[in-house]
Amino acid sequence: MTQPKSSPNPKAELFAQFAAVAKAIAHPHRLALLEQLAQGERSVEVLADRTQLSIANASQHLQQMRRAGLVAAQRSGKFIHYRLADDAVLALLTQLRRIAERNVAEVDRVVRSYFHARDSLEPVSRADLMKRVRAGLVVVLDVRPADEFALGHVPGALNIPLSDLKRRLRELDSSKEVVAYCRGPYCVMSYEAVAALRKRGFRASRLEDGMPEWRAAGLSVETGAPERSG
Amino acid sequence: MTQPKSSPNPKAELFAQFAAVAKAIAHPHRLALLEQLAQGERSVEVLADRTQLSIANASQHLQQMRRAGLVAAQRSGKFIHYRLADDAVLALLTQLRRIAERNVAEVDRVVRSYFHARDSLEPVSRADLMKRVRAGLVVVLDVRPADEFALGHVPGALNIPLSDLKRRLRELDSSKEVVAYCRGPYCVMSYEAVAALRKRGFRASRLEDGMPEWRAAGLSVETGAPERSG
DNA sequence: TCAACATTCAATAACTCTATTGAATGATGA
DNA sequence: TCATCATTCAATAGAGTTATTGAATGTTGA
Repeated sequence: MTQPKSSPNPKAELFAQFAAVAKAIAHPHRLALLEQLAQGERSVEVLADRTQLSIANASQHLQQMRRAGLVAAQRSGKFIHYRLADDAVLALLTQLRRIAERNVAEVDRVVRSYFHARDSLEPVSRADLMKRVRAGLVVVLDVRPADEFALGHVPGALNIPLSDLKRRLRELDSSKEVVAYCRGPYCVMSYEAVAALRKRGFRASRLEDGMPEWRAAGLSVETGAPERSG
Repeated sequence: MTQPKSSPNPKAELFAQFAAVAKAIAHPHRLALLEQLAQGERSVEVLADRTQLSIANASQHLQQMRRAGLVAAQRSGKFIHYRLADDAVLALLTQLRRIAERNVAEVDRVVRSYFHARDSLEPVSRADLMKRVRAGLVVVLDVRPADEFALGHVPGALNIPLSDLKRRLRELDSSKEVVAYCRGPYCVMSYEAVAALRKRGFRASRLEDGMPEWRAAGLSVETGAPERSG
């Protein structure tokens, strides 16, 4: 990464710095890393594993984002844990998505054919979910892997990772509606969970967005490992 | 610019598209072009002139942003006018600035030494300005070039471009406070205008941000050339 | 002190982006 | 139809970015 060189013109200098921050999010792998980091802090190894990158490559991308102030790192024993620097980073990603959805035809095409095809119904809003939970009407289902669930989840949510869903259906109360969520707006897991559940006769729908947006909205978050109700 | 190649994995495909949008803002010249476009729509030639770029170079950067859906172009006679695609583009730039200000030490340094040094007082908020204007307490001064003023300005504002300020001081009512504004958060012109006015005994301060933010806040905007009260 | 391990660093080849040049396109008005 | 003008295109050299490799760093627990 190039350091924007200092210049006699303060505006040019600032634009160079802003461009450096923008460059730091301008790579598909770095966006994938940021999506993971939005779930909670993670070591390089775990991030590399989840994003299908080599460790050295993941490390380099992470350092690039650290230099740009998008993520922060902290050593803890042998591990170095990275995390998002700021809630503003999530807001930046949201803006980026919004523009791409509105103005890039290709994005609209993928979203329609891949996501809406799976769920023609409106997702449940966060406010709505809270109401229905209080009324005891729904089961909240977190379909992310157990370790992501442990880093923070919707209070009272049940954790059944998507890969386990078919063989753990009996854990769900079939008299209640199921509302599933996962990592965020473009995470397919909750779409697939809803499809699988409906096929098996459950009333199921998706929560809008995912955990990072829930957290960013200032709603309460519960941490800790799932209780396996064998 | 590379087209993100289509992929069997929809998430990878979307990340590639988002990265392409991010890349489109990730260059200092393109940020300068966007700042200009935030004032209103402009031909390639004018944009090239204002940003000190060659015409061909400006054209290429603009096309890159058009492909990413950040700007739109429209032919009008011999000229092609570019404009921001969306208010969301301004919001994206604002987020980018916010992160850079908070998390990049170098930005903080430049802002402090270059901008705050010129004006230790708080800027006037938009809401505040409206109140004071209604009470007849202030003169609103737009220090941008006349053509930018013509594309949209704060209703009732007087236009004296910074370069003309010293020789047109008599046009200002020295019994009132002057509130100056220009292109946006990192435009130095309003800072310099305030400094020049104070040196000459005026009570002067700056409006927070500039015209694009005023417009984005949904406040009313007046168009048309300035009346020269020679 | 040592081996084990997570992460980073350095070097490098393949690839991509930028600015510049001069030619091509397409609209205008004579 | 032609010359003029704004913009874009095509080619290209120079600069920057990425993934990969294998070595280096720094922490842990024996």
